[in-house]
Amino acid sequence: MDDDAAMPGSGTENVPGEPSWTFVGGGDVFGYDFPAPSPFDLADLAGDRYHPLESPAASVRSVGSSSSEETEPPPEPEEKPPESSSASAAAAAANKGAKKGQKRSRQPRIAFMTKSEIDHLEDGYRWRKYGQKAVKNSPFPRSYYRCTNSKCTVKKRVERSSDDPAIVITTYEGQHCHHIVSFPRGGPATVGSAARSLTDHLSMPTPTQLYFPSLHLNIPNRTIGPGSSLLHQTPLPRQLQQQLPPAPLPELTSSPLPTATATSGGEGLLDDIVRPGMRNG
DNA sequence: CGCTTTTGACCGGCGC
DNA sequence: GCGCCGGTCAAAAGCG
Repeated sequence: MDDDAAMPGSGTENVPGEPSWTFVGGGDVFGYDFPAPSPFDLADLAGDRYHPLESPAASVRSVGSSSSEETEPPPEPEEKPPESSSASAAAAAANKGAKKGQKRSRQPRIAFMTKSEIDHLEDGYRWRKYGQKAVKNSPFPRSYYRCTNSKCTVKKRVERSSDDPAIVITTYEGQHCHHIVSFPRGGPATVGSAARSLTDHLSMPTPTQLYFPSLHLNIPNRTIGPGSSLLHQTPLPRQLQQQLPPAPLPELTSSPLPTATATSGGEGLLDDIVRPGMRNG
C-alpha cells in the first residue's frame, strides 16, 4: 500500500516498541501520537502552549493495559483520557490485524478532545462504523470507525469522556491516502474548510506534521469560553485560528492556520489537503 | 439496490 | 494458567 509511503516513518518505522500517546492541551486540545520518536518533543508543546495530558511513554506504560479502570482514577478527564488504556489494546489489535492480513504495525495516532454533543464529528472524510464497545472507564460506549475508502486504512475511535460527557474524544489512527470527500451528507463547505485548515497542516507528510481532521463547525454544541483550556470547542469557525495556536508543533508553527470560514472556497482544497506525494487514490 | 449501522461473538495481548 | 479488556469481523436489519 502506498500508505506506508505516507507514513511518517516511511518504511523505516522507528518503532521503539511502543507507541507514544500524547494528549496535548492548553488552549485547544490536540493529542497526537507517533510511532516514531518525534523530534518535536512534547516538552516543547507542553512547555509553552501545550500541556501534554500524559507522558508519551508513561501513558502507554503506566496506564498500559490493565490499569485503565480503577488503577488510575483520572483526577481530570481532560488530563486522563481513556485512550491511554486502549493504547496497549490498540497495539494488540494492531498486531492482531497484522496477523489477519494487514500489516498495520503502529500508525500515528492523534487524539482530539472536543466539546460537542455529537459523537461523530465530521472531518470531511467518510467513515463507516464497524464496531462499538463499552469501555470500563466510561459509561459511554466507544465507537470504531473506518474510512470508507477501501484504500484508506485510517481508523477513528470516538468516545465520550467519562468525566465529562460533553467531551468527545476522537482518536485517529493512520493517515488518509486520499482526499477529503466532497462532503458526507452535503455538508457545508465550512466543514471541509475546517478540515482543510487542519489537514492541510497535518497531512502528516512528515513525522513533524500532524493533521487535525476533527473539525466541524456546524455542530450543535455548547460554546465554551475561551478560557476553556483542554477542550477544543467544536464551534470554532473563526476562533479556530485564534483558539488554535499557530501550530501544535514547531514545524507547523510557521504556518498559520487559515480561517475555516475564509477557506470555504475549496478550490484547491483537496490539493492542499493531501500532497501529491502522499496521495494514493 | 447499495450503503451504513447495529449487535454479538471471537481473537489476541497483558496482568495477576 | 486464567481472567479481563480492547479491538475487529461478520451477519442482519434499516434507511435513503
